Amino acid sequence: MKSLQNSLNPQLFRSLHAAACQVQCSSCNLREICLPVGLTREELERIEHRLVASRRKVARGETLFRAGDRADAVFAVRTGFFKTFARSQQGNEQITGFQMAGELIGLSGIDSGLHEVDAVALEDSQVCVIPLAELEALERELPALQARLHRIMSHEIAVGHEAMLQLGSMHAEERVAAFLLNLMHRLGARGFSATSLLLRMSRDEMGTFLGLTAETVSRTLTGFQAKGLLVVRQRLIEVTDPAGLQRVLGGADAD
Amino acid sequence: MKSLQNSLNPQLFRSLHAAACQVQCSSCNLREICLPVGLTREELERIEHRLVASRRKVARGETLFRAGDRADAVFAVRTGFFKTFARSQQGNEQITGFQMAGELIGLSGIDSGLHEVDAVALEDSQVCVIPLAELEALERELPALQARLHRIMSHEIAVGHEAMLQLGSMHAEERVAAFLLNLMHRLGARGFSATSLLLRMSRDEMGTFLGLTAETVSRTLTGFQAKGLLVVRQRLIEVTDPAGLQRVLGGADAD
DNA sequence: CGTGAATTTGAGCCCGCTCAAAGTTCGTGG
DNA sequence: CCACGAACTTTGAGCGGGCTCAAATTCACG
Repeated sequence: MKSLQNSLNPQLFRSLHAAACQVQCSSCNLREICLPVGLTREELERIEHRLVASRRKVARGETLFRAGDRADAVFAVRTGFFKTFARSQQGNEQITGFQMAGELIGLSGIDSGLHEVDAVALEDSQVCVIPLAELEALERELPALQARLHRIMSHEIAVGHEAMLQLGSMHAEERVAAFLLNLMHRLGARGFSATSLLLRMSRDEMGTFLGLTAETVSRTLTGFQAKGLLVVRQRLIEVTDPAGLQRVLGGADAD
Repeated sequence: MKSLQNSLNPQLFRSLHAAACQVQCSSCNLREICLPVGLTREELERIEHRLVASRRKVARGETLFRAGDRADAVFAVRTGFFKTFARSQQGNEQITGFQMAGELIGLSGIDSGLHEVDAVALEDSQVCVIPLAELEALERELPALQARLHRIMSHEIAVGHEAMLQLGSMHAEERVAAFLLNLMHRLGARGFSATSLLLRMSRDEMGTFLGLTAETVSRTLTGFQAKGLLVVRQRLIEVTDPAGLQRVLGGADAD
């Protein structure tokens, strides 16, 4: 599948794939989380097949787009898990976010028309392709969609501020705790267990996001385990004391 | 003026003030930088007095809005300089950005309807008040305005990513250099000298933005001066070797 | 000109990084 | 099915950049 996708003319592949995939927001189980939140069923059906041009599969480790690519569409994660990252001049990577089902990827590229980050799948994934031209046209027809997109972009800005708060003013333990709590919250909102985290990213990727090294992340997790806050088994983390994790953020340095 | 503004009924104050101020984007000298970029003169005149409800003066040190305040408007800086900052649970402040003429403040509050940050003027300033309800209505009438707002919000997201890159993967010297270069770029785009920076923020505020202490910022600036990259005289910084500053980012550790 | 805040400078320390090695998991091919 | 190897994770030891604490100095403002 991967080789097929890469070898085919992208245009051709997209139409083939779209036909096979039954692109319909109204019957998608993510419609309570994803872009169409707030739209009535009538509104949704009215724009059916127009909001989402097609779907695309992205295998684990594969790149959805690269910094510098033309940004004429954004992507909604349908299944799977992504990371986006920027690169500094000397080649340092900074992961700017992890995206899970229902979240949009590529919004930062709208300004310049070119993507500002790389987006890579951390597990086999599927995304909905949302062409920007079509999206803007539909926004004008549906104020609810317009409001929704504004909120999504505003939220993305606020998420960035939160990341700055973590990176700029928190210690390693606080950063890791905030990160885990954030994941728990987002997974919980999607109906998954909020205490059993199957991490999709490596320690190194966690570290690259949090401004720490993989070793520090590992040590911090081990430390949390020693405190009885959670149990680590590789990439599976069972949070046994969510309130305790929250207390790490509160500034408590107790046991 | 400050006491007048605070004591009066806000509604009354706003209308009095609006009348006095000649609120007109079409004759504003920031129209090439600010929200209306890309609008034709006809479009601009058509929405005159609707995009900007009023203006508001904010004295140095005064708060434009606080985190938790209702966010029913965003603000365009007309004159002056602002900082926005978030607070962590234990009260740490993290400055999330500095805003100068033509830049919008308050976009992160659109999602929740409540402002996520505090906005404080660092010098006597004036802002244009842009009610969100009116803005969204106008967007539907003017695709150019819609596109412009999308680009502004997208840009804000990208700026956040850049800040994450600085905070997460740069050393003190690189952060300060990147910060100065960013200021130079923005001032240059506004027709100011791009090499003579009159900093509006304290060393502590710079540090709070960059995830450093005021002492480290001071030492770093002194170090740059010793290398001949710039001359520091309090808050006035004359950049004598912009390329050298750029080289600090490039990873060169030479003189 | 006096007062208080901001900045600079110094000295010492600590958290997280670097380097290194052992242990674990997982994919791959024999 | 098992053996091997590569990648990831954990753990340890030592170092260093930036923080903390403190004092001197300069500047802004009344």
